[in-house]
Amino acid sequence: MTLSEKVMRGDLMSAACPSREVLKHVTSRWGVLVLLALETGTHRFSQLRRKIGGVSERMLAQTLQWLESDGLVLRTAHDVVPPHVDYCLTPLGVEAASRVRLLADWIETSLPEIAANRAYRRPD
Amino acid sequence: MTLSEKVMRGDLMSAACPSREVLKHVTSRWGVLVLLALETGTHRFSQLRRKIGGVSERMLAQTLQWLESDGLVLRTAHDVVPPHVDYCLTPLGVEAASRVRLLADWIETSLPEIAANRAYRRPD
DNA sequence: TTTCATACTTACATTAATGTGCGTACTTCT
DNA sequence: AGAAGTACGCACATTAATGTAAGTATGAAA
Repeated sequence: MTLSEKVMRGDLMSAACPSREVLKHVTSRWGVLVLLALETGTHRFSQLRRKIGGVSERMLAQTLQWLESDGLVLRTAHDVVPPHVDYCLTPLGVEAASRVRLLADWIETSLPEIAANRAYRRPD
Repeated sequence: MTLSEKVMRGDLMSAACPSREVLKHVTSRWGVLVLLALETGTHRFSQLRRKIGGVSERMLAQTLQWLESDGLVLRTAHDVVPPHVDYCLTPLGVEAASRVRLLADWIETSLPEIAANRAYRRPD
C-alpha cells in the first residue's frame, strides 16, 4: 500500500472519519437485513417489507434511501400507477452484502452457543 | 444440514428470533469497534476508551457487558486498587471479530468510492 | 361501491441510545 | 494538598431512532 492509498483509506477508529457514516448505514438495525435480502435478488418495496420481519415502511424507506445514496443499492422506478419500484444491489453493494452475509451466517449458526453463554453468565 | 441442525439455526429475518439480539450487540455502534480493537490483542478499559474515538465510558462499559454476556469477550479483573481489568476475545469472539474485520476493511477501502457516490447522487 | 395493493411522505408520539456529571477508594505524582 | 489514573455505577438530561396514523392516485378485485 502506497502512502497515497493510505491517506485515502478510511479509519473507523477515528470518530471524525466519514467511514463511520458508512458503517452506520451498513450495520444499522435494518441496513444489514436489507442487504441480506437483496443479496438473493431484486425485490420490490413490499417484498422487502414482508421478508424482513418487524421493519416498518418508514424505516425501510429510510434505510433504502441511505443505501441508495451510498451507491450500494439501485432503485428502479417504473412509470406506472400504482407505483412499481425495484431494488437491487449494485456491484459495490454485492461486495458489502457478501461480507455482511459472512457475519450473518456466523451469528445464525453460533446462536445456540451464544444463547448458552447468556444463560450461564448472566440470567438477565 | 440435518433437520435438527436447521431447527437450531437462527433466522435473522424473523423479528422474534433471538439472533436479532446477537446481531444488535455485534453490529451496534460501539460493538463493531470494540471487536475490531480487541482483535489486535488484550486491552484494558482505558486503552479501549482511547483507541475508539468518540466512545464514552458509559457506552464502552455497556458494550463490553453485552459482549461478555454473549461469550465473545473475556473480562479478567485483578484484585488490586486502583482497578485493573483486562479484556480479550474468547475463541467465539475471535470468530466474530474475523468476520467483522472483513466488513470493516471493505468499508475503509471502499470509502472513497462511496463518498463519490454520495456527492453524485444526493448532495445532502 | 368498497377494499386492496403500490411506495412512499409527513406529522406527531413513544421508546431507545447516548451524553453529562458525580461518585467510589487507593496509589502515585506534582 | 491537589491532580491524575483506574473501571466502572448511578441519576438525570438530551438526542436519535423508531412507531403510528394519515395521506397520495390509480387500477384491479371483491
